[in-house]
Amino acid sequence: MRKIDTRDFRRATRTTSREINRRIVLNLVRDHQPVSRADLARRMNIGRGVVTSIIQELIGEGTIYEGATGHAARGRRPTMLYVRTQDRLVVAVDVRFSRTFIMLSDFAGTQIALESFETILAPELLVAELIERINRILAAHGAHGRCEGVGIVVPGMVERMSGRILVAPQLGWRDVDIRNAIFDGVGLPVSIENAPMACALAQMWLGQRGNSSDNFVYVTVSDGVGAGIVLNGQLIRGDSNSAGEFGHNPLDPDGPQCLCGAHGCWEAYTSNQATLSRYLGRELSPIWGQSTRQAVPLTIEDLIARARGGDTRAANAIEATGHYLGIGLGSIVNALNPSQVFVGGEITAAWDMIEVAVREGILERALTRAAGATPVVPEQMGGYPRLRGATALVAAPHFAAPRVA
Amino acid sequence: MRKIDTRDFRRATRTTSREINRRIVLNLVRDHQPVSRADLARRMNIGRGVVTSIIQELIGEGTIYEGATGHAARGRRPTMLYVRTQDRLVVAVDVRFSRTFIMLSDFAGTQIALESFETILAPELLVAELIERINRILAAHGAHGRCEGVGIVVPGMVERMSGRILVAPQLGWRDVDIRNAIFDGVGLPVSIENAPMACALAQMWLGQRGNSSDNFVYVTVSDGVGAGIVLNGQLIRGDSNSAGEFGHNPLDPDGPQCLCGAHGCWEAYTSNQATLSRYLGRELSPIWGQSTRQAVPLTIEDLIARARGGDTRAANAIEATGHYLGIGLGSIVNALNPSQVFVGGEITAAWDMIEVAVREGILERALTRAAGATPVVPEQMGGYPRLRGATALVAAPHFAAPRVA
DNA sequence: TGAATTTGTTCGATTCAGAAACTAATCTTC
DNA sequence: GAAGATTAGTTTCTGAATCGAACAAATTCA
Repeated sequence: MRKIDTRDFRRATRTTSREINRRIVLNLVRDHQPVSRADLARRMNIGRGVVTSIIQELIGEGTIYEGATGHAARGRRPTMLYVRTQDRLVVAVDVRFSRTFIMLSDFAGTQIALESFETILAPELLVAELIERINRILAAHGAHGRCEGVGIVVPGMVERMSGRILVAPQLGWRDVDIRNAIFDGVGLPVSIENAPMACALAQMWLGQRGNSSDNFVYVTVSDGVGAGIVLNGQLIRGDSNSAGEFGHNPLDPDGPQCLCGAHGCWEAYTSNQATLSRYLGRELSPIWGQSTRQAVPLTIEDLIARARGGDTRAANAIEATGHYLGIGLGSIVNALNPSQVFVGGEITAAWDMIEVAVREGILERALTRAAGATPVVPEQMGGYPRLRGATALVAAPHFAAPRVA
Repeated sequence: MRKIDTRDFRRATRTTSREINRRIVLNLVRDHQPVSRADLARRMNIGRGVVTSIIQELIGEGTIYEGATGHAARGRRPTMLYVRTQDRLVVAVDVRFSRTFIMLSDFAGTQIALESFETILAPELLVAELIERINRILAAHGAHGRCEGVGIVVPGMVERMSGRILVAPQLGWRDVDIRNAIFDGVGLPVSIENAPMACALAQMWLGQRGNSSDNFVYVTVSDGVGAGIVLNGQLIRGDSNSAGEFGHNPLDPDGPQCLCGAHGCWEAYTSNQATLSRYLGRELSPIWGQSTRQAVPLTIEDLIARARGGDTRAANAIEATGHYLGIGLGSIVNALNPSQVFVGGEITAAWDMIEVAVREGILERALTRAAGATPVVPEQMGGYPRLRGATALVAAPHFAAPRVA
């Protein structure tokens, strides 16, 4: 039940019904392919005639295609329909503090090419490098006519409408506009998004099918700890694009000092740096504040390897992170009561070592039994969630419900 | 941008466009009354002919009516339109631990009658009492044909679909169905809702007009501390109806013990009992666990009165509550980045005494400048937010956007 | 070979938005 | 006070979409 915003609404025109039904058909094909027209008519409780004309339009605009005929026990055999994803391409870009990744993928998120380079922190130089590399990749794969857009994920706050990066502390950026420059250089639409939010988008649009209604939180544990919130199938962006900043909510005011200045933030207990600092027995210090990147003595991957090699102090540091992670998740679960929580980040490589501790942490804080039982799902390794998020950024608008009322 | 749930969608029929536009017209009249047909046509960027036929339907179903003709500098004078609220009535019920309130009001939330009685904790007896009183009120005001429903607000978790009260600790209820019994006894549709969520609904539907897009959190500070979350004009209910439970998120694990068993919950710092306990220098104890209600020695109203009378210890206890309230609000503001936060509860009577402390608390935790500047609006006194919420429960569905796609 | 069954298309009826013409009511101007 | 201008509201026709039924196509089974 939504209230209509009388200062910002979209009235129905005479094509609105068709737009709605076309999107529903497209999504049904997406979820149930291969599927026939008659099947769609049954699922939508609609006449087959309407399906015929909608399918004609969808084939015309190139979003779906007819495949081989299927099999039927009796009667005429159905022609099966598929969503066209293989030759609709996206350039996904993930800008991180240390490295920048560029992936060419199709609408289903399937990787076609992947490369990376050391991030250039000066925005203008990074933009130039990106334009050159993107054009080279597109040319190398003959993808210029088939690419529908560029999706860029950055570790910072993004104003979606203007595409401006308001602030990205790790990159040292403030109010930077890279979208227009890249659009000019590549000639494709460009979307930019904050990393945790993009991960949540990826989970919603490119994750496993058949999950219950999209109502979840995607928590990324990396240099920082942030979250993307999806409620009722919608990404929650917030009034000033900063929703999901759970990382600096306090667990304990007497806890370790966080990079934000406060004490005992969730992030100060659970970020990769926090886990390493716990192991090394020293204070938290910013990875991106250091003059040389090589100065980082130990990575979280190293730590996990040591733990697996029998280093109990490493294992304890990691398990403690799991416990604190769970406590924070307990708060989130109380606050939003999502149907699932996803966790991404390097720490998921050690999920078997922390799962129990995470669960205990949640139960320690969860108020209701249902909330305490909220499934926590680690991102599978090697999935490139941020790059998939960048892909979803471009692909999702083609499948989303039309805005109405 | 919403994802379509392929297991639960609503396709467009040939009347869908009209439904959408009818609701938009209704809401425009609601927000801008008195307003003419020509005005609506201009606001919707639509032909006057369409407006004529939509208005005809709305008048026919009795949701709006024609008033006197307005004035125009030149040309024919417009006939002004109004939403019919005065003779569409609602019975609003607020069940609290100590007393139960019944209000007869119209669709605009205007109070017509109000009575209260000591809450009977046995569900069957309470239901019988409610039925008798509701019928008596309806008869006394000749309201039987004009009343559109009963809205009930309870301090507990409610499953909206079945109308069952899953758990209400203050009342000692667990999995109680009072809706069907009241429906049978009164013969009107009955809606039940959790108190903070209902308050949020009241704020959205019966609050001040002209606010920015509905994206806020309504925090109730009372015996417990809970919140109703509204994002993009939609009440967030959660996967198992428990969204908004910020009250037991921790501020400090070494803090005072909360009634939930944990230490340092937000509620343990900010509930009325917490404030009183701070003043009295004793442990928190549950108001509803006490054998006799008269055992409560001091109310929060008394405390505020003492503070106003010059009792600095009372003033300090209240101001401390304001500070902790602000800290918790800081976390909420980080997490959801709402455009506003509303605060309800007895403590708002002392808002002038705590406003600065609340603000400081928020700034202490807010991550971005925009989040730190989120307006915090206290509920005005004597507004009966829960009863207004019960009214909104019945009235809002008549004005909400039609569900589509 | 023909009946039954299922898929997909076509076509008229109905319901809407959209556009324009039309009527009604009022003010201004000559 | 009549003519013209202006605005409000209604009517009417057109085109787009659903809805339902009839129809053609393709396949299995008796």
